[in-house]
Amino acid sequence: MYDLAYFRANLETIAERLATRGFKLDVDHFRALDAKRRAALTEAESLKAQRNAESMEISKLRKQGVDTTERQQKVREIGERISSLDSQVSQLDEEFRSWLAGIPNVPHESVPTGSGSEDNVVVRTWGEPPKFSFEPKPHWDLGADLKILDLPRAAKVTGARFAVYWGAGAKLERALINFMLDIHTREHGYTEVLPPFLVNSASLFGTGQLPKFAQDLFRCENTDFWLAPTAEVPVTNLYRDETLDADSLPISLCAYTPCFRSEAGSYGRDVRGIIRQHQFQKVELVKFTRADQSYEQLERLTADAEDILIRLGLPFRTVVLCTGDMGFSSAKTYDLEVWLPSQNDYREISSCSNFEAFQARRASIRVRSGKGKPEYAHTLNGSGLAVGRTWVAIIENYQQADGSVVIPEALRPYLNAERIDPKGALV
RNA sequence: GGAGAGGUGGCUGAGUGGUCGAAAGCAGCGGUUUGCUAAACCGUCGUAGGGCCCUAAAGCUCUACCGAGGGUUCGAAUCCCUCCCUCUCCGCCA
Repeated sequence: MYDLAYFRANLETIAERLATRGFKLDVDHFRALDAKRRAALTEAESLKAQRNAESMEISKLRKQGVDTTERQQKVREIGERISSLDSQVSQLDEEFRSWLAGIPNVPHESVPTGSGSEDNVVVRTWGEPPKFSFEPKPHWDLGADLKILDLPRAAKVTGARFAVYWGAGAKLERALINFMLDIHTREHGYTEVLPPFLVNSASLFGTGQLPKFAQDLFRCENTDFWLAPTAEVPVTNLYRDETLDADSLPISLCAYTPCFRSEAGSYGRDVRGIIRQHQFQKVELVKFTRADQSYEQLERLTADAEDILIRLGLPFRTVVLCTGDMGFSSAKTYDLEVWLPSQNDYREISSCSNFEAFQARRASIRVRSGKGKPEYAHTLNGSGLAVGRTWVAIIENYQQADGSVVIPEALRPYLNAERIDPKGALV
């Protein structure tokens, strides 16, 4: 979201840059709304000034014992006009606010222009997809055979797009969470936080999920509690309505949370297996930075996420999303895509974004650096990584001809085992 | 869940219908004094949105904001209602 003054002053430039991501900014609508709002505001405010002056006068006259009934009547009438104007202004404000809130972030100049995922650009590739001397199984078959992944019972207990992990499957998921958190906190300088898994609507507005994407979320009935779709929401909002000290930046936080998504509109996509779930586990990386350091920090955050894949020996590539494929709030996004034999393709496992001040303006997260007015912070986040998809990548990429799965070396201390044998036992 | 207390500027804390955007203190900032440090003294010190001005800044001015949202009133930090949050006690509970 934008602040009005900035938006007004840079209207044409913003419109041009938004056009690169396929968003048509209705400049005339803005001008009309802005003028209308200012006119109503100015009138209401001058009436209020008048009322204040009159009230003061009444106060003085009454102290002198003068009868003020007539004046009071007059001010009452002013008051009535004010409240009608006020409701007009707040209606316009609301219209304005929701219009502004529906405008996506402006892409950074380094972002390639394009209309969809086919225009994304691969910036680097790591590792080689494994060559199998046998027909590799997809994770849903492997998981069922090893009795470590149980989708039918998940459907019974809850519904489609949920999973039950058993035995080695559950342990593998837990090991991955611990592994990721340990690497990020010990090697990459992040501070671990464990936030609430439910968030309120103000937080969802702050990070940009609301008002536009309510249909993607689960909401607890009759409350203002929503299931967090990503730790980005509670963690970024930790500093909502706060002013940070510039010397304390960048702040780097990581958090494990389950994530809940309604996946409305994704019917028919990724229906097999656990690539797309209503609930999945994720370790998230979040950074708060000064404006001048956010792009350098985006590179580091992306490298921190890549490091997990490298340590696990999972082949992946990193792509920079083009203007047309970026998320609503992002100014620049790298996606990490891991190789999945069942798809015979690379699939997203992490998304690392710099939101610049877009979220910070919505959430009012500012930075004070010595003198002068506080500026908005820049916020960044990325998956480090999506645990469920990492689980899938390990199972599929490390499967053996006998149906067993080798545990990546980095993970062995966490499982105290080298492989999942063909019967699903950790050995 | 029940009973009670409370939420005021960066912090502490006055203020129960009329120049209150808000006393005082602390912190901050600018300055004076001082051989240095410390102290003392003087000044300054909230945020947001408009208008004037207009290249911009500064300046002037108006409006709003004392947890949030409504209401009463000529006029609300002060009175009423709803909600949120914090604290104390009781109950329940992992």
